[in-house]
Amino acid sequence: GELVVKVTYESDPIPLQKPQMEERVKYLIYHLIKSSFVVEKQPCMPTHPQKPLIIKTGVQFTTKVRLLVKLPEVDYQLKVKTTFDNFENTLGASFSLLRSRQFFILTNNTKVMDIEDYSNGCLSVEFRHLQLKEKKYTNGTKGNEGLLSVTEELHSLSFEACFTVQGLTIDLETCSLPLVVISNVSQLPGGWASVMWYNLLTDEPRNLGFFGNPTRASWSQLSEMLSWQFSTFAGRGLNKEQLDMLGEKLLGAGVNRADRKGEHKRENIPGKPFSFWMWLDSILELIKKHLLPVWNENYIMGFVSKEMERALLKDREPGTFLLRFSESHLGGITFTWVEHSDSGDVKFNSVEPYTKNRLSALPFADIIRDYKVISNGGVPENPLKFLYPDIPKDEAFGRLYNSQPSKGKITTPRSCPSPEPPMTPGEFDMLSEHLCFDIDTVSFLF
Amino acid sequence: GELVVKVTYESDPIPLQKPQMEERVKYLIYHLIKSSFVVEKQPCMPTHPQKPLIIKTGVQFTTKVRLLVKLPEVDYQLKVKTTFDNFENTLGASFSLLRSRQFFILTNNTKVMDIEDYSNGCLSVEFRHLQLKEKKYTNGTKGNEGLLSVTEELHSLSFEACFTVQGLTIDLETCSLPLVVISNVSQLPGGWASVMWYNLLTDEPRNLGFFGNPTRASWSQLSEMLSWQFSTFAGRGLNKEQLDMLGEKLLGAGVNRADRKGEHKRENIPGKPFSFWMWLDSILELIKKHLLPVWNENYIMGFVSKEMERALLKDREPGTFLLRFSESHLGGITFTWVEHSDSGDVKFNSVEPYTKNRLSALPFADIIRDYKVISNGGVPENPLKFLYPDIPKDEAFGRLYNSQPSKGKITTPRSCPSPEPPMTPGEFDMLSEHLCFDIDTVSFLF
DNA sequence: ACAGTTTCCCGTAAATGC
DNA sequence: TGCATTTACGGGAAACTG
Repeated sequence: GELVVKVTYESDPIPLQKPQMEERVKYLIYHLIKSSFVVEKQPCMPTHPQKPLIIKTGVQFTTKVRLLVKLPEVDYQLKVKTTFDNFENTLGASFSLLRSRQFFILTNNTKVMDIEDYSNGCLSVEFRHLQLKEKKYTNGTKGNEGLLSVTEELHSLSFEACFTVQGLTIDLETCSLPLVVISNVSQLPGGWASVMWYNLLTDEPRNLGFFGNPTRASWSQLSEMLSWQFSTFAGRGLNKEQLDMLGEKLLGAGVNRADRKGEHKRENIPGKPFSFWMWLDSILELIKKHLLPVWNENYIMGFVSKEMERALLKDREPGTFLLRFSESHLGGITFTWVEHSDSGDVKFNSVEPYTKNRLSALPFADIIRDYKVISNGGVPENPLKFLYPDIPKDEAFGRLYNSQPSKGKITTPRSCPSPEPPMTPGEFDMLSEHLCFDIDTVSFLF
Repeated sequence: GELVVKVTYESDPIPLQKPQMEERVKYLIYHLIKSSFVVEKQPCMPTHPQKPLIIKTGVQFTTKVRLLVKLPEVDYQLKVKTTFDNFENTLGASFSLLRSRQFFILTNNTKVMDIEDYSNGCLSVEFRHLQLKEKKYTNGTKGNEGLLSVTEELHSLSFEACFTVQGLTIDLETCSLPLVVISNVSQLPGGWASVMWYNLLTDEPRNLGFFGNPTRASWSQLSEMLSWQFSTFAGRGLNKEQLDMLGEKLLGAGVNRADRKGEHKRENIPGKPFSFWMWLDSILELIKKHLLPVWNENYIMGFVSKEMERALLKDREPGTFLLRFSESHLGGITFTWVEHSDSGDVKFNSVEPYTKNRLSALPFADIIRDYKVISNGGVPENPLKFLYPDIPKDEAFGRLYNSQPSKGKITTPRSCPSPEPPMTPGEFDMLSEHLCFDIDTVSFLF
C-alpha cells in the first residue's frame, strides 16, 4: 500500500487493482495459514518409536501438530482439539463402510498451542497421554463385518483449532496419516505390514479405503522397502542375495522377477499359521533384541531355503555352517552344518531354532562357541568349524564371544523433505516478507 | 397364639404376657435375621483363590453374601449394595486415622439376591466383577502417612440391604473380614503375611486397627500356621525338624522356644532386601509351581542353615546331598553335596540356586539327574549320589524323572463350622419352628 | 537422593464374539 | 464349531511422590 502511494503514474493500473490485490493477498494468506497447520509427529506409542501409526487401545500415545507460519499478532491461547475418525464427518466422505470398529479418545483431548522455544517462534502442541477406547454397542449395530481384517482397517486422528487474525477467521484442520488400531501387541506385526504397504504404494495422505481393493507392488518397490526395514531396525540392510531369497519366498520362484508384482497378502503362508509379513517382523524383532552384532557383521545369511542351503553347503569343507532364520516358527534362528559320514556321504544337520527366550539366556555368538554334539566316540564336540563359505569360526565370532546381551542400537527414522507449499514460488516470495515460514524439521512418517 | 386359646386356665399368666411375648419374639426374629446376613465367601481375586482378602486395584474380585434364614414371605427383589470402607461411617468408628489411602468400587456395586438352587431356599448373591480404584486427591489432603505400610493397612467391604417382613423393617448390614489392598502383585506376599497374622492372632471379626500396635504370637501358634500354610499350598505340611529350623530363623537360636514370641516384623531380614514372610511366600510359590512331587515325597529338607548343613553332611558318604531353599535369594532352591578331597579333607559344594525360570525349563528331578561337574579327570560326572541321609539318588528320584512340569495340585481351603448363632439354644429351638435356618456350607476365611 | 508405592505395558492365556 | 479379536492380569520396569 505504501509503495503504491509513493510511486505511481497516470493511468497506473495498480491503484485500480488494489482492492482485488488485497483480496488476493488475503486469500493467499488464508490458504497459506490453513496449509501450514500440519502434523509434525505422527501418532505413535512411545514404547514403539519405530512403528508409528499403530495405536493399541488402552495404551498411551503421543502426537504433535504445528503451525509452520509465525503469527506475531496472536495474543491469545490457541486451543487445539483432537478427535478420532472425525475426518469423514468434516469432509462428508464415509469410510466407515469399511470399518467394523469405532474408537474414541478416552483422555483429555484439548491442549493449548505454545511457542516452541528452540524455533523462531512458531506455535506447536504435543499431545502426550492420549488413549483410545473402543465404542461398544449394546444394540448390536456394529459396522459391517469381515471385509477387512482389523490391521487393514485405517483410521485417522484429526486436529481442529479456530482463530482470528486481522479480521480473518480461520478454521484450522488437519489429520494424521492413516493409522491402524490394535488391541494386543500380538497384532503389531500385522499392523506394521499395513502401514509399510500403505506408504510404499501411495502418496495420498489419507486414503482410508486403501485396503478395500487388493494392491500390488513391483518387486523393485518391495525389495527397497524390505532392505530399508532391516537398515532401520537393525542398522544393516539386505544384500542382493538376501533380497533374492526373500523375493522367491514372497513371489515364488521365477527368473524374471523384475516385472512380477507382489500382493499385500494377509493370508498365511501355505501350511503356516502366519503371513509373510508377520514372519518378517518376528525376524526384525529377533535381530533387534538379540542378534545385532552378528547381523551387522553380515554373518547371518538368513533367508535360505532348505534346498538352497544344501546346494551351498554340499561341496564345502566338513564343519562348514551357515545361519538362517526358521521358516516354520516365528522369530527363530538356527544353524546348519555339513559333515561327511564314514561312508563318505554328505550329511546336513540343523539345531532346533533358538528363540528369544533361549537367546536372552545366552547370546548367539556364545551359543555357537559352546554348541556341542556327542560324536561317535561319545566325547562332546563342537561340529561348527567354518562359517560359510570358509571363515574359521573363531575368526568370525571371536570378538563377539562373551559379549553382553545386545543393547539394541538406537536408529532414528529418517526424515524426508517437507512437502511443497501449495503455491507458486512467486507467491511464496511475496508472502514470505510478511510471514515467517519455517519449513525445517518437519518430519512426516519416515 | 392358637395354643394359648386352646389350653388355658384361670389366672393363667400366659394370656396376660402375650403382648410382651410377641414383642420378645419380634425382637428375636429381628436380630436373628440381622445376624443371619453373612459373608459366605470373603472377597478374593479368582486368580489367587488361596489368598483371599487380598485385593489388587484394577483387578476383578469376587465375593458372596447370604441370608441364612429362609424368608418365605419375601416376594420382592432384595437388592444388596456393596461399598468399600463404609463400615466406620455406619458405626462411627474411625479407622481412617490409620490409613493413608482410600478406595472405591469402580464397577457396578448393586445386585439382587437370588434363591440358591442347591439349598433349601435361602437367598444369596455373588458379586463377580468388582474392581477397586484408588481415590486421588488433587488438593493433597491424603490421610496420615507412614504409620503403616500399605500391606498392613486394613480395609473392609460392606454390604447393605433393606427389606420389610410382616410389618418389620430390617436394615441388613454386614462386612468382610479385614482385607489388604495392593497395587501390584509384588505386594502380594506382604499382604498375605498380614492376613495370616491377623487370623492367627485375633478372633475379632473387624479390628481394622490391628496393626497399629505391634503384635506377638507364641511359637506354638506360629509353627501351627507355618505348617498349615505348606499343607494348604503344597499338600504337605512341615515336620518337626523343618519347623525347628524355621523357628531358629524367625526367632533366633534358643533352646526353650516354647515360651518365646515372634513379632510381626515387616522389617527385612538383616542384610537382605526382603522380610521373613516374603521369603517364605516365595518358597511356597516355588513349591506350588515347580516342586510339588519332590516336596510331597519329603525330599526337600528346605530350611537348613549353612552351618547345620555342614554338620549333617560331614560324616556322610561322599556324594551325599541335601536340598534346601536359598536364603539369599527369593524363590530359589539349591543342593549341597559333600565330597572328600584327595588329601582327605571334607569339602562342601553347592550350585547357584535354581529359580522358577530355570525350573520351568527343566523339572527339578531331571536337573538332579542331569547335573554334571567336570571332575579332576576332565570327564563330566554327576556328583550327586545319595539323598541325605543315605537314599541312593535314583531310588529316591527315579519315579520323578522326565515327569511333566508339575500341574499344581488343587487344594481347596478347608471350611470350618459356621459361628454359633448369637442366642441361647432355647431361643434357637423356639424360632427354628418359624424359620428355616441353614447353617451348612458357610465357610469363612479358612 | 531415595524408598515405598503406583503406573505402565508386554506377552501369554483365557474369554468373547461372530 | 472354529477363528479372529479382545480382555485379563502376572511380572518386570519405569514413573511417581512425598
